[in-house]
Amino acid sequence: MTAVDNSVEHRPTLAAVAARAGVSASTASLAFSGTGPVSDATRERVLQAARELNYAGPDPRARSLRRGRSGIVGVVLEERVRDAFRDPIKIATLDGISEELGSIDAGLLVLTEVAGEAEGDEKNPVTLSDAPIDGAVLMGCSPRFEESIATLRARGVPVVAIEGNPGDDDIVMILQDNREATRRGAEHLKALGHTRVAIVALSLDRDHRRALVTPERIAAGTSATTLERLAGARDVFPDAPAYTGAGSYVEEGRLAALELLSGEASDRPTAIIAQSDLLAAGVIRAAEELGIAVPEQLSVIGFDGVKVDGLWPYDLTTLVQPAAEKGRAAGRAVKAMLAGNDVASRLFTAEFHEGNTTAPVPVVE
Amino acid sequence: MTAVDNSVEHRPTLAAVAARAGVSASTASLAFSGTGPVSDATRERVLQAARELNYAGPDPRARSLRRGRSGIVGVVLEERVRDAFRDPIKIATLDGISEELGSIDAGLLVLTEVAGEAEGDEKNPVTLSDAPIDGAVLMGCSPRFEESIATLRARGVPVVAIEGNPGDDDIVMILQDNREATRRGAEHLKALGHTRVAIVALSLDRDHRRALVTPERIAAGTSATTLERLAGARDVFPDAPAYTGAGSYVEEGRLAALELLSGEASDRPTAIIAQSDLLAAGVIRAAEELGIAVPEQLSVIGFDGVKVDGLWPYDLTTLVQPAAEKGRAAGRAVKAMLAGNDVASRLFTAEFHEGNTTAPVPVVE
DNA sequence: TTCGGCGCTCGAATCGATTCGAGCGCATGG
DNA sequence: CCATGCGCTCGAATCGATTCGAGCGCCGAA
Repeated sequence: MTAVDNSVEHRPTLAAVAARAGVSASTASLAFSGTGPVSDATRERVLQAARELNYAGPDPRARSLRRGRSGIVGVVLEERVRDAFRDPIKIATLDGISEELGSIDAGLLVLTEVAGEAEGDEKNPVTLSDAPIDGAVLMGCSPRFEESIATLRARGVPVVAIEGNPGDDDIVMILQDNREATRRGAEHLKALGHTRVAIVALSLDRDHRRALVTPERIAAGTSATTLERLAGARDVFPDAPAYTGAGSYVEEGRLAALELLSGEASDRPTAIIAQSDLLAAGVIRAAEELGIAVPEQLSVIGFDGVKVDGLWPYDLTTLVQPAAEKGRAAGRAVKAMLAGNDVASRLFTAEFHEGNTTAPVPVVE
Repeated sequence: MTAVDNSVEHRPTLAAVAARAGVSASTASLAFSGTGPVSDATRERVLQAARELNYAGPDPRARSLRRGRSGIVGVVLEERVRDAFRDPIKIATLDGISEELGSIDAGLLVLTEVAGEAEGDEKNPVTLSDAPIDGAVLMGCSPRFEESIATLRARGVPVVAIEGNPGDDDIVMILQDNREATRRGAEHLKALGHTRVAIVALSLDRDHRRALVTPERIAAGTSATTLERLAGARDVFPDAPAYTGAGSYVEEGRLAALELLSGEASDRPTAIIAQSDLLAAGVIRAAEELGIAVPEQLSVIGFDGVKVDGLWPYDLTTLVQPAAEKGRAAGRAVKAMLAGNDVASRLFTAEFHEGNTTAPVPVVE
């Protein structure tokens, strides 16, 4: 029905409202924005006229052109929405961002990375280079972000990167002590007497392969987070075998653990370092399935400190990262940059939480 | 530091690029947009000039004013980000929307419901009335959306509501056969001989209370989804007691089930209808904990058809709703309305999936 | 009576790009 | 040699609101 379209075309403008109220457009504008001195009588007259014309307030497009601000901050994900939002850490971070940004006038625009994918001539979604954003937060930033960063910089859009490669550029970063924290967890295991330790790792790159980690794969790895946590574990257990899951999911942890625990009991690992709590939960499930008692026969340690829904009665030993706080920090950083202030990168520290999934190495043999 | 601000001010404009390339602004515009006839030589000259000036392309704000479109679609949540994104169904739906919208030039702006909260004079985030959106999708729409809908309508923004109250208005809706589907599940239980059935329900309103459902609470309930599913279950088991969880989480299901299963074995329910798969997973955990075998001593049925990560080895009997498809339908609806077409509401049907968590009523007694 | 000051309103410029019809130059056909 | 057509480029209007300095009317003080 084109009638709809027509009614759409004829939406009233501020000028029309002003005319009806018998004032100038400038005055009407002031009446709406609340800024500047307008007599109550006039304001009321304008609002009344607006009501009569069914005028819903100033057009945000025009407003943002004139003001030079759209009030929108982009959040750039490197995966499709579904994958990104299955990660509780990302969600917590996002929540932190939105919480902080809520205090100024800003909405959150979800963007996926500027896609160079072979999409043919299919236009791609609003891209970084095309979105009316005042600032941007890059989440889980990989080398492929380089281009995006260049674009944003050229546009003069303030950028904050969460978990990028430190020193990449002079970009403001929100970092996590992945290596040190993992090392601390590993040392906990070492103190408990463990020597045969295996690692269940996150993806090394965008391929999301389930496979043993080899030096070649490490060299080709692009995920800073995975690499750092891996390095941290191997700082303590240099020869620990590692197996990558195809994502941070319970099921992936289970599959990886089944692989790693398949050997003879005698040379089976006595502890597993998982790079996320979801993976750790999967490791525990696999152990249950194989009749291996946690923590008596197998210690498990995670990373993240999300409470995995349904893991009860286990209280996972893990490294708690302040995900929401990181999000808030990112939000604050964007805010500050928008206000024209200089902002420094920030390093966050994970806190070791000792639950009931780690125990001294079994004395058997 | 105002120096930053200054550099920001001096960003080049299309006009500057045009001047440098020795062409008019209109030509430069054409060169960028790719529309219209521009000689290759000219286009190259313009692009070259742009490169030299470090011009990153047309300002999206100005563009959207002129074009009358921002290329952004708002997704309106009624909760804070963290809560909404913990629900796998919402995420799947969101993914569907973004997938469909990706095919046109549209980004997703996450908005939380137009907050009338007592925030004092704190400005609130970009609101529905203030966001540069071309269309909007209301998710999990409650009566409080009325106001938002009115605002959007006044602005002439096409709106699609997912799971609203049918017939609310003449709004385009994406609906689910909640009542009928639940009834089908209940009938399955009835056919297996169950008569003592209990219900673990989602929240009835925004209070998110853990409590038994009473007629009064039903009368005051605002969540259409919860009410419909409840009605469907009681179509078959009119006297089934129901207990609400404080959200769709495994842990809430567990708590609710502990409550419902606390009685003597003799008058304990032999089946539980959970209003979501996460709740159902919690019910199963509670049963394990109480030493009640599923499905031998307790049948459990869910709703949603999300594969609950880590529920293995159970294969939940449930009603599979096409969440992603609903999202895609919403996306398509917005697209169509943007194109000026008429769009009809759509009702989706859940499919019954028989897993291994339901069985005939135990013959004991 | 006149002037300074105050409070409100108005004009006009501006934000940066898009769009469309007009115009111009060149080549080809009659 | 002139008319017609074609391909490209340009001007000017437009999108809708915001902003800021100027202006106007009125009141109290000198």
